[in-house]
Amino acid sequence: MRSLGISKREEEYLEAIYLLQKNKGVIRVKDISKKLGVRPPSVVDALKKLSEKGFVEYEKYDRILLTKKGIEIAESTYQKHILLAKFFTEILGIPPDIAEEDACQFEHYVHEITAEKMKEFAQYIQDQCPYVLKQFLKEQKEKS
Amino acid sequence: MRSLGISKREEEYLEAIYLLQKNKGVIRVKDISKKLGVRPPSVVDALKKLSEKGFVEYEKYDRILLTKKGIEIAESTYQKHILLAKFFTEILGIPPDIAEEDACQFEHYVHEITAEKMKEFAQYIQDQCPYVLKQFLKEQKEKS
DNA sequence: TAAATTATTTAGGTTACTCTAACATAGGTG
DNA sequence: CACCTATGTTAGAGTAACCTAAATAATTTA
Repeated sequence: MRSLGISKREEEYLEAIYLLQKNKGVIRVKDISKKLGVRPPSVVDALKKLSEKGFVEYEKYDRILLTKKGIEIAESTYQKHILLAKFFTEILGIPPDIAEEDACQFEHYVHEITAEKMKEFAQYIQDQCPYVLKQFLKEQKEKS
Repeated sequence: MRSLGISKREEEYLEAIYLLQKNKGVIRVKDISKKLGVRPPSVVDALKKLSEKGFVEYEKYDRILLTKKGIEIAESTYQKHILLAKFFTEILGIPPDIAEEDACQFEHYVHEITAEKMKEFAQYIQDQCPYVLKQFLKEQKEKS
């Protein structure tokens, strides 16, 4: 993250833009503002910076687009998000809302290799001892 | 974290102070500065703020101590760190240096419940299918 | 199509964190 | 015990976030 000269917050903006576009097509400052829980002027500030850095195409009052670089970052972040959330819910049996919150933070820090190992581990356990996993998840559920 | 009115960075300062004291006894501004990779004036600023918030006992040129509240936070953070790092290395087979870095970040965000489930899951797997786990870790090692 | 509403942008300010340069203190040594 | 060096502190400034209030542009509607 730091190696790309992009902050956690900037990554969050890119991811938000990416997901909004995926669901709605054309998006507006207002949408990003709502999604991230900040006021419109903060969004405009962020768009200017992201545009200078080449992650977003943005002209005043014009439509908001991600550049190729911006899409790459957003997709990579979102992939990590999915993977983490899945691991937390399907392997550890964490409630979805909590899993989401944890994934939302960790996605910006987790090393590639850690994410990779989580995926491989999940696959391995699901293949090699599905019953044990099922039993663990069942016990977790019973506790709550 | 946010609920206690304490920032990620403040948590990092408390944890650093806690660990330095554990290893060296009396600590100095210089030690904290070195450990966190910031200049001494930044440490002094932080100490003032932490002192105002009641996490640190600090008077100019005097020794630096954690309050009860400060110790509680530092210990809780450090416990999460230990737990995460162990999970990453002993269950997922991630190299120790990477595991450390990931733990260092995630410790400030992870929900209590997620940490708890990681611990329980590790225990469960180690009890129920130790051989499968061993095999997984062996395969991971062979790849690198 | 002109007026009213909604959305966006600019201007200016706040907070948390960092830094460098300059100043102050404490402790060890001649 | 005075001086020198280490360490610590203050002052002042920069950056990345955020905000509110005011101004401008775009869109809807009467």
